[in-house]
Amino acid sequence: MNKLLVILGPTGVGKTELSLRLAQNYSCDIVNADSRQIYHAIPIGTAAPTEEERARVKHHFVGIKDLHESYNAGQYERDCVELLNTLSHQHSHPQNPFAILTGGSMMYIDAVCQGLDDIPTIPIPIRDKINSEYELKGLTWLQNEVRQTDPIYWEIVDQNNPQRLKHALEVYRLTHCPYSSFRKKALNNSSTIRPWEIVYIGLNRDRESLYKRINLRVDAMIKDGLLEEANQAFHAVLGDRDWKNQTLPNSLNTVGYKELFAYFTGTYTLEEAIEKIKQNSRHYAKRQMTWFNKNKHINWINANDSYEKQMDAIHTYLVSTR
RNA sequence: GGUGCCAUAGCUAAGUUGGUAGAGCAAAGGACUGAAAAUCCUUGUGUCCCCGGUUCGAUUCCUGGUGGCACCA
Repeated sequence: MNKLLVILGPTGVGKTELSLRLAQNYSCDIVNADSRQIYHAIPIGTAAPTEEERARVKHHFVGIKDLHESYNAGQYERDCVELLNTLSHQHSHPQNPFAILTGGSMMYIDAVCQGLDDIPTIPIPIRDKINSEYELKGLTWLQNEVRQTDPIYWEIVDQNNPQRLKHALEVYRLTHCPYSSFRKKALNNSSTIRPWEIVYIGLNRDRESLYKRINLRVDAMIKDGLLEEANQAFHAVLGDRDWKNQTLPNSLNTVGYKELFAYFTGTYTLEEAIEKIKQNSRHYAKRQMTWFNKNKHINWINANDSYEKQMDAIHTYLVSTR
């Protein structure tokens, strides 16, 4: 079976350069598994691969979506699995991985590697309607709606989490079937078997040096023109409207942008915004690690080691898994 | 130099009419199947600045000290 090499790890740990070297070494493409690098026009703040890096190795799913567009884990699963099947069929060196899937979006990686249940994509009008009803009537209303339309899901859902409740209600309003009736794999804890062998490599380093890298990277982003990039992105999406009372689209509800948005509208000083970007990036890295720690198939390697040592370790894992 | 005010968790700060302390933020841990860089949950022992005094008992009152702030010279 052809091998898919998955390189995952917290934000800022050093996945990009390692993946590039691996891809060159194994002559394969890189498939992005980062939910924000999918969007174009925000490369600085998402640390997307640069022109030079993309010249070194062919990348997929980088900068393919407009900021206005919505995209989600389910669509990503379909698009990415289709691509990976194509790459796998074209591949002619069975001892090498046929592609490197790399990124930090935990759910995107799991969607591809383990599969999601088949749940319909929610049309925008339904989502907007429920959002405005929620704004008006509040959490208690939302909780009652879900309790009544889907008592099974209500028992297990995080009942204080409006996003979870809203999604259950969206599915119900669209299909007139309870959300729980779609969640077969989730309920049975089963996963989709892909026609490839998946080798998980987790890249990590001690927290102190990770956090230091994250902080320094934010400063570098600012120097590289993050403010200008963010400003242009907000203009592209919000135009000349009064920004203060606008909600951000998913593409810009992103660390590095939402904080600068608060600066542009006067909520933060620039200094505060930059501090918040660093802090939220650290929080994100921690959430990534709690998610990844649940996956017992991940082979962890140390990002403090030299690239040669990291690549040797990965090669050993690739050869030993059968 | 004088006078006044302040000194409590990493930071900001409430409080104890004397019975050894509650918050917000930060931080840490966790959950999470279509917004996932999103969203949500849990966790608060700290020489209550130091020395001494009063008291059964002081972080709380008193003397002195140290540091900070303000005003006056």
